Amino acid sequence: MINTNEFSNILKDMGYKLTEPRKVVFDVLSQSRMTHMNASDVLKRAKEIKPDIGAATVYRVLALFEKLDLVYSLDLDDGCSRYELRRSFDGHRHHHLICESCGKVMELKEDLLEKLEIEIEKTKGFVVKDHRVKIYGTCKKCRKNPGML
Amino acid sequence: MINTNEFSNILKDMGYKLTEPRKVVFDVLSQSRMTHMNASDVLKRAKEIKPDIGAATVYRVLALFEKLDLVYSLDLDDGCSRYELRRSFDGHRHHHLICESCGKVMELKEDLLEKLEIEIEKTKGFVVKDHRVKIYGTCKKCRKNPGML
DNA sequence: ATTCATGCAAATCGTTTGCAACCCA
DNA sequence: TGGGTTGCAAACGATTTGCATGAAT
Repeated sequence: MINTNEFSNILKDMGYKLTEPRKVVFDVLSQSRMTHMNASDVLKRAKEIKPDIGAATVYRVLALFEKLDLVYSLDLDDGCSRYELRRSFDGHRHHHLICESCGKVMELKEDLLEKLEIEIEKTKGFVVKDHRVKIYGTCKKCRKNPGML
Repeated sequence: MINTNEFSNILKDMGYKLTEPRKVVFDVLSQSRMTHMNASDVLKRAKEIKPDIGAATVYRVLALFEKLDLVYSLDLDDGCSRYELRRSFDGHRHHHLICESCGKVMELKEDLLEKLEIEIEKTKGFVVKDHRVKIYGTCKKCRKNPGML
């Protein structure tokens, strides 16, 4: 996982300033045990550290982090984007198992579609750069306690 | 592909009324050559047939169709939902190739993840009900004309 | 006749933008 | 110093909701 030093170097190298709000948002993302936070989750935590931080700033910082590949965004069909710090820069994205009963999101490490990508390039002339996979179903816990919801 | 008769039967069977706006939206979805229409595309076409139809109605009808599995929704990361009539009721969804250069969306028929689903159930106890795959890259045409955009 | 569905307008929600003040390099 | 950044508030666009009217069964 990326650390504070690497983070500030990346910002500087790309010509961006290392500002208070950027540091705070980075800390929130890297230190929070909550995963897949949305902008307002991040804002709430950020305000605990820097009470005068504005919502617009959080959106702008998250967009910048995404552009710099520090973060990537995730759509869980709940009307807002969610954000995740990238673990590494090897270009391999992980995917998500989403429980339709309790809403829990689990991560799936496998690199799923390599063979398929080659096939697509051959047959369709479409060069694959990235893929996102969401898998919906029922998690182990909800299978055992169907009455929970 | 589902036809008008089947459509009205499904509505009735589920206890919903066969209304003008529902017929119009169904016709728009099934007759338009535009695929992956968003709500305002649908509204525009629907108004050509029934000029007094309201936006809220279109949203309500699309949500109903989705609930009835007549339609499913698609997120192309452009800030609105897009809708597609289901081709069949076999539960198999198709997936999408999205060109990052020209925005074109192509469909991919393959049923991608069957083996993986079995693996997930075994190792994680997570019962898979559905999956959505989006593949990003560059289409054949844009590869040949890199200057287009 | 009764219930469900509609159209309209206002409300909401997430996100973006304009702009003057501010702060890092 | 000076331009990138910020905070605030207003603007925005997609979607939802309240409600009185209207239509399907």
